[in-house]
Amino acid sequence: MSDERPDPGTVRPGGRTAKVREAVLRAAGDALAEDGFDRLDLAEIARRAGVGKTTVYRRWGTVPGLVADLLTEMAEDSLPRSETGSLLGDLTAQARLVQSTLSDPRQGPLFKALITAAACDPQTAEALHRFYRIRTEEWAPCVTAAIERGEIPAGTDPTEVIRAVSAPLYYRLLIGGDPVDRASADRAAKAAATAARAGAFTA
Amino acid sequence: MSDERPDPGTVRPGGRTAKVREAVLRAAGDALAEDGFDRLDLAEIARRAGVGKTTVYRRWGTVPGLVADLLTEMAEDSLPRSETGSLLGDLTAQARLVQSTLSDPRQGPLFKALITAAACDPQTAEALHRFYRIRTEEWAPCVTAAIERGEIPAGTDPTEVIRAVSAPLYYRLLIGGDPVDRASADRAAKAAATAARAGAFTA
DNA sequence: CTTCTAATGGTCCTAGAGTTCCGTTAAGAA
DNA sequence: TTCTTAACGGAACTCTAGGACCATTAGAAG
Repeated sequence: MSDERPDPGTVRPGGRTAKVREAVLRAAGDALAEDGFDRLDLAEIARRAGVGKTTVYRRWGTVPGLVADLLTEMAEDSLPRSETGSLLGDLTAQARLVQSTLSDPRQGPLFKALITAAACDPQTAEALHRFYRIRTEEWAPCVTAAIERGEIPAGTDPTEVIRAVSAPLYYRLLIGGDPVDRASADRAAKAAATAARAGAFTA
Repeated sequence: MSDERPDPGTVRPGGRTAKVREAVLRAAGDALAEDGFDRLDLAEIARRAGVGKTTVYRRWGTVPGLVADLLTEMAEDSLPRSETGSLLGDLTAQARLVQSTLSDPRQGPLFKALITAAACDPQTAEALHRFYRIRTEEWAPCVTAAIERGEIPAGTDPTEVIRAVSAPLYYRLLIGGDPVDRASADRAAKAAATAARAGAFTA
């Protein structure tokens, strides 16, 4: 009954297939950063990647499908986490990292486009949530450490603290339109650290 | 030289023209809430509104153009502001209002779509920024009042406090994927109030 | 009321995104 | 190495979003 048909690229993932995927995902990232989500054309992506457009349509099918795969790829490489010894120091480092990413001429538009794509497609949304869940978990230990140091109350939800740092910066990027500058990053970190110390993030 | 050509609908804004605009904007809102930004088809909007598609293309031209007009319309009607007598009370009321909007089956998807549209088009982005600037200014007085009561430090930036309340909720809606529930609203309000008291939002 | 024309709304047309077909290339197995 | 077939890529096709054209309707002014 069941017409077993594995997804293209899974049976022979070596050599050529891997090169194609890498080239297409790179081209997709470039196009997203430059033109945005809605102006994306899979044929244009194929041209940039030096790949037949049939291949792109066959393996990824739709724009959201391609973006979801890009997010899966991006979720794999993690970023360095700093340990300054104080919650405020750690959160400030985190906020500044987010700030520099979102204000980067390539990364800023790219993340904006990724979030846009996720808002339009459930599959992409799931990939985005996974991406940020991983990022959040990578940062969580600095909050746990603060709990162990007695700097903030036991029962504080680490992920809530981490998200509280990023949220104002993404709000500026997506909604307010204000520049995501160093001052706003430091303010976000300070507000989150202060609220955490006062026990605002306890379950 | 200059071929003066006023925008369609500005010379004879009475009767029919106004009815068409109303019907189209309503249909656009419905379609955005149901299908999302990327699946929007101006011909479909015209059909829903009981209007010729030529009219829609002539007056609004593109999907972002239509969304921008919808945002301009939405910016005009304001919402009631509560005065509870304490900063935490006021911010909690605000957070719960945002929460109920974002978790509403129609409003939630609609706002998601509006923000998505703004991320794709500068004109729409400008309209969105205006919309939220107005909303923020409507809420700002409760922070000013808290300053006058001596509840929070002078020099506190009211708009930053207001945005700090909303930001975590929008983060959940757009990025984290977690439900925008009552608990998260109360937590956002508490965190913002606490941080404000500690002077985290002073310029 | 009559006149003028802005604005509407059918109908037809065009460009390009997405699909299908089929021959070619190369990954993986023996 | 050879063999099998997964995966690629060019070319031709389809289908529809968006635009052009023009006849019709109805505000606004006198």
